[in-house]
Amino acid sequence: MEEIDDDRLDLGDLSELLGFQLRLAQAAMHRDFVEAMGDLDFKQRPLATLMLIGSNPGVSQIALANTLGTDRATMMMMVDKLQDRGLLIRTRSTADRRRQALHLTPAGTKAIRDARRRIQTHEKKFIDLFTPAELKKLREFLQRISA
Amino acid sequence: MEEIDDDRLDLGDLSELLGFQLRLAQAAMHRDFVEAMGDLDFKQRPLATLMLIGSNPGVSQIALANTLGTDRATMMMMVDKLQDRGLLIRTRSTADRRRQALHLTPAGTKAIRDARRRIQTHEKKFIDLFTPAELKKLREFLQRISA
DNA sequence: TATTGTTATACTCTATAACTATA
DNA sequence: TATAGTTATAGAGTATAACAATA
Repeated sequence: MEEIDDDRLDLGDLSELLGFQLRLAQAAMHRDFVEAMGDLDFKQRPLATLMLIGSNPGVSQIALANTLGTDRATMMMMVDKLQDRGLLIRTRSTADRRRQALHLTPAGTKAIRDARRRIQTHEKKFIDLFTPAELKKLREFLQRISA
Repeated sequence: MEEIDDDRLDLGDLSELLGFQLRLAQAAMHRDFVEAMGDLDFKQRPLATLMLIGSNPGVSQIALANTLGTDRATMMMMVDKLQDRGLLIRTRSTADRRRQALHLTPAGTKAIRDARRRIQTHEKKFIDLFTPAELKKLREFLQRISA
């Protein structure tokens, strides 16, 4: 029986692409994020949505969609699910009655607090890979790519 | 009529999370990747699959799945589509007759060549944001996160 | 006329489970 | 027994189009 080593594929020029390296790093952090969340049923986007409502009380669905780079209908479903879980409430905006003003419920606030605790442990795992000076540089580099 | 500025949401603690910063950077490069590909119908994963076959002729589907962090069934469908487009061929491995040995067709080789040209322009856009020393550091930092 | 929310629908991606052939 | 491939199926996430209410 001939041995075939699956884990030693030659990545070729793929390994030198910045986009691919970035994707690998993001995948690694995402895997650990999922593991850190464990029983807490939160994916990155819905949690980010909830946190944005926390720091922007009364925010509209369209504003969330624009900030997170998705569309109205997609955000609609995400907000639906979070509402079904009792984590937020919709009220009509008084300033613009087309808009929903989103607010966290106490359960929503608690959910964020719980999630944040796990995220801190998760983040620390990666932050500890760098010196403070390196970390500052890394954040600045990533910001440069995003801008 | 009251003005509400959608693009000025307070990101709160979200903005300080390394995972979020990484995600934003990845999203930015992904958006530009899609734009760079244009009419060439290639998403990141299928193209990576094709490139891996290019640098590992005769590779099996399971090896590709493991390397790209997915499962057999998902890789199966991806390979199916690439085969339907005439970009690769399956032949049974002689060493282990359970395995498919995947090879690029001439069309597949050409497709990679075309895609690579576009990727170079796309990559340059981001690489040019950094000095050579910075870029070296960035790659090393990302590698540290992936490992 | 344009925008926000809403609904219905469809499409893609991915995963799960069960089967087959080979080892 | 375990592994590679295959198939069918289901679920999640996302996007498109159309409509109602409001601006």
